[in-house]
Amino acid sequence: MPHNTTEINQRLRKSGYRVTPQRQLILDAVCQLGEHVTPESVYDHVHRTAPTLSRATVYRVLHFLTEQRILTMVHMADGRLAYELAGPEPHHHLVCRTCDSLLELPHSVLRSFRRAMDSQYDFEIDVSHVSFFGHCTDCRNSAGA
Amino acid sequence: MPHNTTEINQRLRKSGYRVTPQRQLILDAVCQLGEHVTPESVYDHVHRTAPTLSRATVYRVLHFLTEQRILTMVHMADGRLAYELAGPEPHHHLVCRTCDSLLELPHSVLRSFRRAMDSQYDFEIDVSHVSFFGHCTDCRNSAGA
DNA sequence: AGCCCTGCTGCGAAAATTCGCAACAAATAG
DNA sequence: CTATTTGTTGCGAATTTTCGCAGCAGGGCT
Repeated sequence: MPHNTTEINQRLRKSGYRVTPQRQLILDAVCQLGEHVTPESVYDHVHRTAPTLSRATVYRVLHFLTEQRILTMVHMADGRLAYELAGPEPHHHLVCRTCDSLLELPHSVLRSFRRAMDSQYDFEIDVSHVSFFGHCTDCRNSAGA
Repeated sequence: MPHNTTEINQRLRKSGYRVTPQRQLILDAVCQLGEHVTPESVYDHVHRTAPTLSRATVYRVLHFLTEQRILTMVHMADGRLAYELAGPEPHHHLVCRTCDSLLELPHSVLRSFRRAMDSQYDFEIDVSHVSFFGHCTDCRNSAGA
């Protein structure tokens, strides 16, 4: 599951950036921690092996890796941000405002919608990740009761 | 432009909540400040006439009014949250990740997409507001250069 | 009127996030 | 090989956002 990060490293270097131990550690942490990892969880994870690595660096590197399209931002229901590895085939989320659950959505469901936005508004929707907020089956049912 | 808030007040009272001076002031501030108002701008605005009103209350009231579907959360490109009045006819945003500009989208463009999500995933996407992130015409063009 | 009950707020502390700056380290030029 | 440049980090402070708790206040009840 932990993708080979050497490919990513090369990509970064080719763009003129450096692959520092800190960035390596943080990227590894995100790979290991999985689906939607918070800055705090990354910090906790990384801090064990690198106690001097600061929180500020965690935030900066997460932001940086997102700009480089290696990670994607995930909006949680409470407005906080999480991150995850940007796979080659992007996927999207349905976020339940009531129970905070995440439902994964294949990229295909967005394809036609993206095309429409592109032609009608000349706006290219970010392929990497989109979050929709709403209410899942369970919460709709229990709300009705 | 500042919608008559008495209707909103009645709605709140009917649900068993109170319309306090603080809530009134904050709601008025959002109405006046317009499109995508930040907690800080609300605080600044309100603080002039009510110096004792605390920041915590601003955050709590904005959150509260969002739960009551009187306001909607707007995700900005940097991940921060803003708020705006939830009109009867919702609209959505295309947020440019490069220049932070907001483009408004009529609700109609989402209708069929919502229906599809509903039938395929039994997930009801929040009608009030959706943000899409991506890149606008101008930034696409200048990036190509 | 007086008494509960509960909702709301203010306060101050905590937690989360960002910022500025000085020091460091890697890449590059001379 | 040294000097310069530029990217990156750590630190601590500032800013933003949340939290817990004690106290106030409005609405319902008698």
